[in-house]
Amino acid sequence: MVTDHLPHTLRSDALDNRERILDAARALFSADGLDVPMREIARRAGVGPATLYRHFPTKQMLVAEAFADQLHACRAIVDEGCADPDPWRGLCLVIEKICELHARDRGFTEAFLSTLPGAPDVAGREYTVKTVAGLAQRAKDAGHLRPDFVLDDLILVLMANKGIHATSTATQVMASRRFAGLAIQAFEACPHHAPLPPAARLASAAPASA
Amino acid sequence: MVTDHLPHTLRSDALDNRERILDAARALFSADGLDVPMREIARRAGVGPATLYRHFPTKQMLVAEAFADQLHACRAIVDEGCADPDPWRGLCLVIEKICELHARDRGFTEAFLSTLPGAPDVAGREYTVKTVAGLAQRAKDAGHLRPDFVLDDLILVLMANKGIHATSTATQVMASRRFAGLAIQAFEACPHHAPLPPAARLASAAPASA
DNA sequence: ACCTAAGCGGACGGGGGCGTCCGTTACCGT
DNA sequence: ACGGTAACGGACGCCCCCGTCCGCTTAGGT
Repeated sequence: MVTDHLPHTLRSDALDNRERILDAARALFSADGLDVPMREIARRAGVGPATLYRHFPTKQMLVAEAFADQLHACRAIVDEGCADPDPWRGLCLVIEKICELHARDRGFTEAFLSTLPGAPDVAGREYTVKTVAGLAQRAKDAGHLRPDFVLDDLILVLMANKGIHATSTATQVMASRRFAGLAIQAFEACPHHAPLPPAARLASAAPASA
Repeated sequence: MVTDHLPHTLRSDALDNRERILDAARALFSADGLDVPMREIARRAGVGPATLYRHFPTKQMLVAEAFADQLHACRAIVDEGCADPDPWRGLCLVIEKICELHARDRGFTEAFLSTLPGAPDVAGREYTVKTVAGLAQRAKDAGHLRPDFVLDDLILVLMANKGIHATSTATQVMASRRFAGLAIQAFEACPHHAPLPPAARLASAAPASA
């Protein structure tokens, strides 16, 4: 489901290992973030380090493949939000779902926010961002989203959501849900909203820190 | 200014080194977070590793000393907020200032949120938290803070603020400022606020993850 | 000026992650 | 069944960090 355009023919055991590696990677990335040692992924997958490196020469490639599904989910969520006749409701839905997605998967957030070294784009990230921008504009026009909302505010919320950690996944998701609720509250147009400090550019030109 | 109750007499050069180590630690912690290698702190301070370990046997001790000032600043901010006759304005002030403080100092956030291993309390953290709870209650009673606000929401905001990263300190502070603005917006009592998802317990019993 | 002990820092052994090489295994086409 | 080769994985050398030991330096009292 991930990528069918493999280098044509791959031996059956190799393909099996590949899948097992991806499974292991997904599990570990989700639970512990992206800094798990490659070795550990290999160990969990039941293969040697060499095999892992053969299939995925760099961690970024592994990450990209491992989170392909999540990224599709992300796109799906955005598309679903855009499909909603009420753009504000659609936007809220996007915020909630995306926050939950990120809460459930620690590594994905890092990958999505390009905390990765060079970050040669984690696939459809750009598309997703742009599409949601349209949704936001419509919500704004409809008068439900505050006029001074900026797309970077969404990035801000995403980054912020990333900062939320808890001991268990359940708690994490709960916290993220509440956070999303607060964010929505902050974004909703309100007759007497204070002018809000200026936004900072975070989105585009940021290859991230570490 | 940090601690004058040193083990009675300390040789002048030793005391000098101690200060230089603390300066280096502050600089590095602020810029890069708490995971900078001890070696690097020593290098920057111009001392050998042994000297550093002699003065601060464990990283936690170093962290505790290094951030003593920040913690005092934190308390000062909270006290200032409490002193404000308008509790809501006081609370807003606290949120804004604390966010900025944390934005300017990457390591402090980690230290404050007990991302530290065992976290034997980073000094007056408890006090600070409890004091601000009182302030929040008053703001709530005054009808300016939403009634379903919980103290954990503040922790949430702090953790979230920690997630915000930027390339430069200036951008970081700007982003944090806007975030604080949004948070305040979310906290403000509003006639038609949606019921908000339930809060998660984050504050007390969390010795943190890693 | 001298002597003593407080203080210093280079050097060490241990541990862990990294990415790669190469002898061995086992898939698959004939 | 068998050969060739794709694929495997243990083992290697590298680097960085950790915390400590011990011979040397130097402050500071007399």
